[in-house]
Amino acid sequence: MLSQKISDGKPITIYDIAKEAGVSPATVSRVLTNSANVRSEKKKKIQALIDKYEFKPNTLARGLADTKTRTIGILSADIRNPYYASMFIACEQAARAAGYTAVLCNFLGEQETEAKLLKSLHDQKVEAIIQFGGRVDDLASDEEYVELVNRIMATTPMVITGKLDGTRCHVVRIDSMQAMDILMEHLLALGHERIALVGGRRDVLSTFEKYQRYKQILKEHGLPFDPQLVPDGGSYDVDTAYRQMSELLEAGVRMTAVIAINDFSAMGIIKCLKERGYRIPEDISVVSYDNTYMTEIAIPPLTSVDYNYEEYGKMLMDTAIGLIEGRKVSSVQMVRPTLVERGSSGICKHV
Amino acid sequence: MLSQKISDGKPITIYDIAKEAGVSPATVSRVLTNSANVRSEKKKKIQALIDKYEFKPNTLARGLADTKTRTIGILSADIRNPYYASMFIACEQAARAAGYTAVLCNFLGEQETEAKLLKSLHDQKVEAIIQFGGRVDDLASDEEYVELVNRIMATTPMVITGKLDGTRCHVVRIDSMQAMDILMEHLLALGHERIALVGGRRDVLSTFEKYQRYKQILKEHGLPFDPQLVPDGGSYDVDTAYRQMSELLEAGVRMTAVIAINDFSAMGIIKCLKERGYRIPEDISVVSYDNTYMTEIAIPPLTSVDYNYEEYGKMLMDTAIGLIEGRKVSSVQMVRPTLVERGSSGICKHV
DNA sequence: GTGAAAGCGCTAACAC
DNA sequence: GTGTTAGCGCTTTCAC
Repeated sequence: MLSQKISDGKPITIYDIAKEAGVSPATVSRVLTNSANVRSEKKKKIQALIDKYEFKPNTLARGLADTKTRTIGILSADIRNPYYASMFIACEQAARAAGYTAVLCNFLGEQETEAKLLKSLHDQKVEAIIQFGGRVDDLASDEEYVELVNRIMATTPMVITGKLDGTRCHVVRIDSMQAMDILMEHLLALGHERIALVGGRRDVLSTFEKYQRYKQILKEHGLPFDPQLVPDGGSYDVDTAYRQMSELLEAGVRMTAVIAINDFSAMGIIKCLKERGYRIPEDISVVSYDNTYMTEIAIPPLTSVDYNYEEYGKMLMDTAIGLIEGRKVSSVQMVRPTLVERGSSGICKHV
Repeated sequence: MLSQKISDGKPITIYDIAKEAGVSPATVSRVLTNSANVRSEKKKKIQALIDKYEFKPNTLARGLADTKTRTIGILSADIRNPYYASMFIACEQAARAAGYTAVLCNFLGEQETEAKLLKSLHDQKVEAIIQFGGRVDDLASDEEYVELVNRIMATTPMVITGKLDGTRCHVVRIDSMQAMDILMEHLLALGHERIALVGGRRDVLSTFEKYQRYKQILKEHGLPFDPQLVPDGGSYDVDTAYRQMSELLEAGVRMTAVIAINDFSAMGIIKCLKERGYRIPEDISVVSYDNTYMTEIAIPPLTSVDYNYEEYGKMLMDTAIGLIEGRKVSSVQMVRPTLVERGSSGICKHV
């Protein structure tokens, strides 16, 4: 059955329900919002009518009246990245389950658009904003953006995936250190000692942390750190990683394993290695982060660190909703990474 | 500078502007909506105030007053599919450019959710709805869904990517016949005659059309049609194609080229072929549809049919907006596919 | 516990 | 041209 709102010309309103139930609109509103006690007899009657007509209170009117839109804005760098797509889907599901609507905006890496959309989300009266990608993932927080966020946060809570110094944004983020631990432990256990770290830029928080941790782990194991193995200033796409890997190889840098900053990078690295006749993992092991579906497409399938997107998105959304509804929420939460071992990593055969 | 709405406690309204400009709220509204002539002197003054405060009229109030939300609903099967992600991004851009907001909902292949979200989009008073994936792509239209759509279309125009018999939905879709022509011409020119068609289900419109066209082209070229080469009842993912391809090979079916129903399928097929020692394209050529980024990841890079997502999404959105604004729009528009040749297809060497 | 009434911010007749 | 006045559909005091 379809709601009356659709089949009729005029959508049915709270007044129609009220009249038919013989009560005032206020009372109907009360049962709708569960905001006050209503004699259970009337309540039943009203509820019955609501069900009968599949009545849905007009969101717009509701928002106008109490400024509660039950809408949460999601500011994303680019949903075409499967990593963000998975997170968005998880957020959307969590929002729906809690009776909220998620509104997605992509700024496609343009800083101006990023700020513009953030403002526009605020203008739309979303009740909270979740951002992943862009300035909230940078190592050094952009001053102007911080200022903008602070003004917005005067009325609208924000939760982000990185950090934004000088703001009170809530943070739900991946434990990048641990993510590096996992991969290094895995590779060290397989006997690798010369391990390259390819892709990404170290002015991005998570990449920087991985890099730091990488060095630290080597030190803890008494292994030398070779700067040649860790090119910086790359990006997060296939081509850049392909190029960086080619350069390493051409420079004659020896290695038995490479850690890719994400699955895209890994694909570029694998391509480069194969073209030059290296076997994976016999000659060189390749591992990466994100565990997107590319890991299954790769030949051999890619060992990668998973973040459990479903849970990650849910944490993000639950935090946002918790903030809206005035619950106590810890200001920093960590997502635990886990290793998914596949065929691209193996025992080190070349010393 | 940030809008007054953010820095102050109380957001500024049309009344504030009116008072400061010494005019009535109606006049401010008129310049906001450009709905009537206002003496240019006043107009300038009002506009200056609007700019000064970066005043943005409250969307909710606007929607309530004239039922124009300037919002377009997008119902998508699953944005994690890069094909849909690209289309959504294009839609979002086109909407923004036209002053509309796109609201995305994913039903994740669940038919119940699909109908529920369609209704909820309508309840939210979106001014038009675009759907890609799901029931609008089926060969046989679901009666119940048709009924729902028809009721919704009494007030809200819909534009879809496939078809929905018994509705007046506007259609913007890919010319699947031509898409098959392109690939077949390409392969036939390379000398291939035994060509497999792997992946997908023929109860999906586009897949059915491709299948029909495939047979027709063979006939036109005086080539035999071998049912063994065209397994049905598959899906659109990597694993299914992998399995189907394995079955073909194990059954000893001879072929020199295979057309994958999409890039995911192609990846499964390539994987299967490589594992069994086939060289691509020397032993078997592989081509596919969609031209997502997977084509570049594949080794060798994949020859694929491109749909120009940017233009596709724009057509979808422009159609929706045209409908809203009462322009004449043709009810069926076709997207022209083009071939992107890469390394996975080559001259047929085995007769 | 319940109704009357004000008001959220805007647009759209309708007068002037 | 421009101001006045009703709503749009809901929530929420404030009385009772």
